[in-house]
Amino acid sequence: MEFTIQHTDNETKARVGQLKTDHGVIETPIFMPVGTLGSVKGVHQHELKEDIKAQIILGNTYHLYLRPGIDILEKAGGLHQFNGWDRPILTDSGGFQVFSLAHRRKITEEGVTFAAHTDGSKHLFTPENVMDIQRTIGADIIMAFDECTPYPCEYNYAKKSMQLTHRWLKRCWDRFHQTNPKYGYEQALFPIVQGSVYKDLRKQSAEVIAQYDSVGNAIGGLSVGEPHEDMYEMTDIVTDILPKSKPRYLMGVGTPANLLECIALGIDMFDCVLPTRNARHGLIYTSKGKINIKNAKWKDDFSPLDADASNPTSRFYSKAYVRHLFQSGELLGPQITSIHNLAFFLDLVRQARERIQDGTFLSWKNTMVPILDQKL
RNA sequence: GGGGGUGCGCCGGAGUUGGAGAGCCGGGCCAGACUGUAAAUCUGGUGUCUAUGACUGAAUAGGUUCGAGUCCUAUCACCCCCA
Repeated sequence: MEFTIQHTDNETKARVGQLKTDHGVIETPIFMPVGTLGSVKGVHQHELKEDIKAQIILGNTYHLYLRPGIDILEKAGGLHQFNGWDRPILTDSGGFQVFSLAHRRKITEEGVTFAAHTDGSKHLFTPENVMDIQRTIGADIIMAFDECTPYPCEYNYAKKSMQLTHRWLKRCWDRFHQTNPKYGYEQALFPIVQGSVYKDLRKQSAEVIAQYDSVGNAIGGLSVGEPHEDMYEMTDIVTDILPKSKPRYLMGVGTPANLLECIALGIDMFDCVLPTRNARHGLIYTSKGKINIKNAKWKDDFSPLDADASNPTSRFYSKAYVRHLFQSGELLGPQITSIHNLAFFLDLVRQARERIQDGTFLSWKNTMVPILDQKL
């Protein structure tokens, strides 16, 4: 797997690059739709390709391990075969679930014991078996098993947790290199920077992660409720330390404005549930701002969801119609808005790539951010 | 024509043995939230007003009572039975 930087912005830390995988090329900066259970909720694979133009999607180790189970995924020949997505896939390790399902888990040096949310059964995740599981799922990019600290987080806990994540990373790395891909294509392991909102911890963690000979690196533990300024500050510190020649993946981010700000800070890859979850809840992002399509004000607005969108779905259906679908509980409503939001996010990063290449990124970003944040 | 029953919120339901209703549950409606997805979810609001407080309100009009959504009379509407 190879990452090449094609263009670097003069005014910001933004770059345009390409990550070549055995399932195709990923043009960065990129947004990766989240498909936790092997499905981007409400969206067909062909829609992801043709309408949304997704280049890579996510899966989740914790969820896929519980359902359908790794035995099924192995029989299927890996997740690509199972869900019919033949472009790159990235799996999260379950580190986030360790944090979000905190009331059911126990963290030890060895790993994490937890009760499955599905049936209460007890399981143990270790750095080693999480590598094995991700070998079996077969994503192109797999993530180190980390602990994602909550916000707020005491300094001492953040430090201990970060150190544990570092020790786990070493074990992940060793296991990963002692094992081979199962399905004949290359996999890459991305380490994860932690350290909560503490500058010295983020710096330390980034320095540890930078020492690994990985294809790419990730920044975790952000977008967990901290102020945007903290998120930007931590990202800024970390991207100064992580190797410039490797893609940086900011996990779990974010809003359209977050994406542009973090691209400016040198981030190349993003994933977030926001476009799909908010789509199901009636919030759509447009080139003119956010819209709650359920609001009564749209009931007789027959203009398209977003006339400026590059995808036909957003231009075809009217606000009034989609509001009606939501009012009526019709499944087509969330399907349309999910396509729309994902396509909007992919459009946004594509425009960012173009702006970086033609040298107008910073001014464009500064114009766009307030527009993207406003509510229509 | 005679007899019986039921009437309060936008709708449905519950409840009120004469004792503090702007007031229970559900729906609808109106908003808000959502950031490596236990989320097609969750939260709030939904009589009026000059609004941290007031006012009006149990089909309508009277009456009994210290006190009426509850009891009485008349009227109206709807439902059931008889002719």
